[in-house]
Amino acid sequence: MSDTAKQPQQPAERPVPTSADVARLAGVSRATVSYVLNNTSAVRISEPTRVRVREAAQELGYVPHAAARSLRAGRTRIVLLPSGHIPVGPLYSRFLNELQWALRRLDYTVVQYGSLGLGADEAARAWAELRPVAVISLGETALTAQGVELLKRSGARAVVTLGPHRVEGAHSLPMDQREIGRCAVGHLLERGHRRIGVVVPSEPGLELFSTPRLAGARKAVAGTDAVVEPLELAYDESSAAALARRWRGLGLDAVFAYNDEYAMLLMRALQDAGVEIPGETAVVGADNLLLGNLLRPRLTTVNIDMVEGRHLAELVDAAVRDPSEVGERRDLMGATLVRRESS
Amino acid sequence: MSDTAKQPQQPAERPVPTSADVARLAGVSRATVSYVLNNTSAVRISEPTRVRVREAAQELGYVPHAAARSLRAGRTRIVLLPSGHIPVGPLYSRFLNELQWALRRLDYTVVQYGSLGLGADEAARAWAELRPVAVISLGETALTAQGVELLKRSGARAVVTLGPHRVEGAHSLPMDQREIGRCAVGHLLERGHRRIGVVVPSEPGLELFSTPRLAGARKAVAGTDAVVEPLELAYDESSAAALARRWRGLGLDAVFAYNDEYAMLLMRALQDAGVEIPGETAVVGADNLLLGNLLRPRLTTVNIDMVEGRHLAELVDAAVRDPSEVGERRDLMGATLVRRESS
DNA sequence: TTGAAAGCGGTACCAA
DNA sequence: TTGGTACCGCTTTCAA
Repeated sequence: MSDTAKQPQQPAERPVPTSADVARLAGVSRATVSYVLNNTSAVRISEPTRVRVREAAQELGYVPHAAARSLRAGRTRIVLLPSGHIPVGPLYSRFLNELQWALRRLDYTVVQYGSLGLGADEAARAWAELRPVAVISLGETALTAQGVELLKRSGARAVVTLGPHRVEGAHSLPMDQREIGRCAVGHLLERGHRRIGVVVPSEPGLELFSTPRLAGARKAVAGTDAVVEPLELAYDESSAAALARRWRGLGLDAVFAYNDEYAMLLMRALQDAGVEIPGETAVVGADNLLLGNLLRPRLTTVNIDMVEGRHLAELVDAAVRDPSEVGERRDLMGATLVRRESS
Repeated sequence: MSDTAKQPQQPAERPVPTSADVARLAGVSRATVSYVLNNTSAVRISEPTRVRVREAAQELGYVPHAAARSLRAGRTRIVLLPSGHIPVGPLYSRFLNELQWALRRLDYTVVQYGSLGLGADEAARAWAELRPVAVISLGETALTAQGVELLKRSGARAVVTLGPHRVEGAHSLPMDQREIGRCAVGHLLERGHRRIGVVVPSEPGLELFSTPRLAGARKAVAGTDAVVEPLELAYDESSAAALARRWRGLGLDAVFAYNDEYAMLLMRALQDAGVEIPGETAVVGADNLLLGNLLRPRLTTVNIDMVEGRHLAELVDAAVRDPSEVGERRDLMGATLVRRESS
């Protein structure tokens, strides 16, 4: 632990063992090593040899070099998930974990690649260098038509985007955030509300979700006599207090607050400003967080049914096996209202 | 868009362009292509040639093959971040994003590798196949001494673990969750409380955090006449209600509730059971979530000061450049109490 | 200023 | 049943 001992920590910078080292130690050829360690069925290797090879590999701590392998094979089994940007909620991370788990079971190497601070085409290029066999863009990083083209030219057999944007050339799976806005506002309409605020977070990065949710809200009121009013709100108490202060002037009788967290924030501010909920203003959130249930009144919310990660994994696998065979799919997301006390 | 057109989507499965293709198109050798695209300073290439090469690369949509490059170079610039398991909070994801951003600025390729469902040594092996130059284990996946050894033998020049466990051979950075428990319970002691409950979530995976937080709480009361009582609690309302029901029988006058979410859950259940807060029982959370401020009484909490991702990135970079030069570092995490109304 | 060629670590064909 | 060897894409001497 101390400083004086100065042990030779890297004994002569021992080189990383290769299959040639294993072969040498086992007294066989590199080919044989490969056969044994990959259980190549087209070739029969005697049991004693197998044992010798495996022991040698064990002894050396041999681990095959993924880069060399995929270089030779001409393709990788990498599925790349661009990540970053958005602080994801529990729903999303459960979905992600499921997806990764399922992909690994299908023998893919799942690699999340953080692309924070890269432009769309820069990012696509960086991804392409890894020669992923598939890319699943969860909408966090924009993907352009050129980006998709580049990835495909680099060997990606499936480029899948989730979310509202359709990207030319990619296989876009609908994951329609609009449905959430439609569901929330539809409920408010049913309950007789006519002047409906829709919270749009001012935090950057959330437009990806907030814009379609607002659009869905607009769609819900289309053809009725109700109106939708966008309300910018930052995720802090002073912003909420400011909004609450001018609330009565807005003349709204209901609000869809983007999600449960913003809803909780706004509801508290409204209550502190003397606005009665749901009597004077009804409030609806989204995400069905447990915490929303702790407020009084309990928060009405939209529950989001995310598709199972396994489904998406199978879909990607199918696309990789035969890129032409992928048809249109149903929406990956469902939305159902959970009525509680705030509406 | 329709089905009848059946365009030749993959015109004869066009092969991925290589530097040889670029060389051919530009009418130069592969060596020249490499020189130009890497701006090799040791070699002077005429401007006209440079232009021809770049145009050719552009036209073909050439992207270098990372695997081939690192195979030749004998080392990668991959920093591997094992990920998965734990649903991370906003604090943690901000830290992660910062870390990734900083590492990329130092020209590393950051790869998050999901290892859900893999054992410690399986996972280490899978990581080693990628030949990462550094591994930063955030404590999510256990790392054994053998695992570290394997990674180092595979060329990893830095294996860093964050968290309470010291792993033989790895460079363990203290990120002492105990400090949080000590801070919370220390505050409660100061306020005169003597029988202090400490919530331990029953959700699997959280032991990594809950165990040291409990240990810190225990350390805080050591040598005083106060006692600490572990309380198992699941993150749902029925579990909280059950705990609240038997609350008075426990005879506790304060509780450190693991984090703000559990604290909010428990506090609401206690209030519903008629327990007055903070009069009868004081409540302290941790994480300093905005939402805790919305409750009445406002939740007292422990604010966690996470080290900046940039710091860790620089530390890793230093370790990669010279693995022997890395000394001990101060704790990566600080904890300060934010007193509000619930204590 | 440019090109020829070796070699990184595997895999798989063909021969023995 | 095993070994020899070509080759995947790229970088980097060494020669021209």
